[in-house]
Amino acid sequence: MSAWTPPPPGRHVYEYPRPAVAVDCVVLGLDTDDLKVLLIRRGVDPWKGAWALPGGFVGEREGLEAAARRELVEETGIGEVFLEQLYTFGEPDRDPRHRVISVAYYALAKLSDFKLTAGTDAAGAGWHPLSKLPALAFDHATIIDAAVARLRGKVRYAPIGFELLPPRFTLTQLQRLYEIILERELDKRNFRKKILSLDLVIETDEKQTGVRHRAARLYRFDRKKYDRLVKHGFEFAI
Amino acid sequence: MSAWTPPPPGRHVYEYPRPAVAVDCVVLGLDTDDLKVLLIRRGVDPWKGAWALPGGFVGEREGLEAAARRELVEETGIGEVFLEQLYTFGEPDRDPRHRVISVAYYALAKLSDFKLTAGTDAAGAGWHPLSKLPALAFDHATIIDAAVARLRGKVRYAPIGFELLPPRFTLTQLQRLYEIILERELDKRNFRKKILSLDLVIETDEKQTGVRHRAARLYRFDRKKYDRLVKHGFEFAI
DNA sequence: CGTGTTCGTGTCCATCATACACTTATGCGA
DNA sequence: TCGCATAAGTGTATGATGGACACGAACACG
Repeated sequence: MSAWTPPPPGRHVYEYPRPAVAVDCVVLGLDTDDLKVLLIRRGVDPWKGAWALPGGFVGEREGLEAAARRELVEETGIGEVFLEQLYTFGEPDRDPRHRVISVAYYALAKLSDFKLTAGTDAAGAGWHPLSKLPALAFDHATIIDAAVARLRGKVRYAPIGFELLPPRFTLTQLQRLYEIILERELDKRNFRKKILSLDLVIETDEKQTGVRHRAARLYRFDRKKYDRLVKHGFEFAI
Repeated sequence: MSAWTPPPPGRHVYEYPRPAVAVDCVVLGLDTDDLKVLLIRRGVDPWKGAWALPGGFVGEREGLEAAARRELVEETGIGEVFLEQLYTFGEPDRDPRHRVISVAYYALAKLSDFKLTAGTDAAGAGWHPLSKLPALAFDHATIIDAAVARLRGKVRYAPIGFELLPPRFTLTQLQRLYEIILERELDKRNFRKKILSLDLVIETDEKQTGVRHRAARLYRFDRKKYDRLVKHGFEFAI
């Protein structure tokens, strides 16, 4: 720890053993009526061929969140998403070969922006409904559970749900989103009353097109107002 | 972990560079009318002589929480406390000499159980009020801020506050605790109504002694009931 | 122009949150 | 022992919020 000298080229030598440090990303996306998670097929051992979370090792001089974003782009093409640290998993035996500590992140992505068809895309990335996940590598099932639990908890007092919707959305879409995340039905009139009273969505003068019923009005999220309120310690609950 | 001996220098060679992984603990305790945090004086460089959070490097085959508990006992004598993972700090430059990723934990301890007098105890551990912290090593001030924010958020929907009180407490002590954590005054009657309606505290038939005013009834936290409710997905709010 | 489908809207009631003040119990000292 | 100082313990009234509930309006399509 104290007297550090540069290692010989291509080798890194330490006085004490060090675990490897990785990041893993749970990317959640909203489909018509369920939440999906983005998985990739592992191309290398261990767990070669199994489905796993996108992720990888942290670079020598790279921040943790930076590493998570880099891996997301490299493995799935997804950039510019809401990303937040979730939990760090470090049980000694979570990787069968050597000690790996994984800092997990969770991300919320608009499915529409990233239409991967399962199995066809880059190295086999695909969206999988949470209700029927395939067998997963390592402890990745646990990590997904933790991410969903966090989302469910957080969505009730912070408007992060908007990250899962397109920039313009109908109130019915927003309600559906909450119903899917919270796993219960909500009353339409009460929901609209509540959401509009929070004053965080702005009515646009656009409407849905191409639907064979009365077109719904489109709204957008007022992020500036939200940021201002948060800065002043304001609290919500949905 | 117990019979661990340092390997000969230079034994640990890796193909890729690896950051060191540490744990740091923010131990919060309740004093008469403020929250305090437990700090130790660093005996080694970097930041030798500065105040810092108790913590240290994770053992080769040691879980993260296990490492946090071990360091707490070693550096402060505190065992058997509420301990929960907080956040992982990994900016490349948070340690001036080499890359260290730190998994932060926060703990809640009853001050009465651990009466350290500042500066006298093992290697100089001491309780410091949050309102006037000394200069701290590394990014430890940031870590403390995160822990306090987490406590403030969590105390509103989970009864973790009880961890800061002795096994038998008066409702006024409990109210004071909430006032200190939430930084606002609460109405006595409303607070009691609320707490008693949650049905998580049990009236004992003991009373305060040695006070020069009407003795208050002592209560205890019903942990069994709480655990049962949590298991069934019950929710609180205080 | 009729039919199918979703949009958009208001009221009533129960529950909960908040504001607010006096009597009771105890220890201590005069 | 009596009074004083101090904190304990208790109820009600009012406003705010949450939840149940049903129907006419708009639009596409055949």
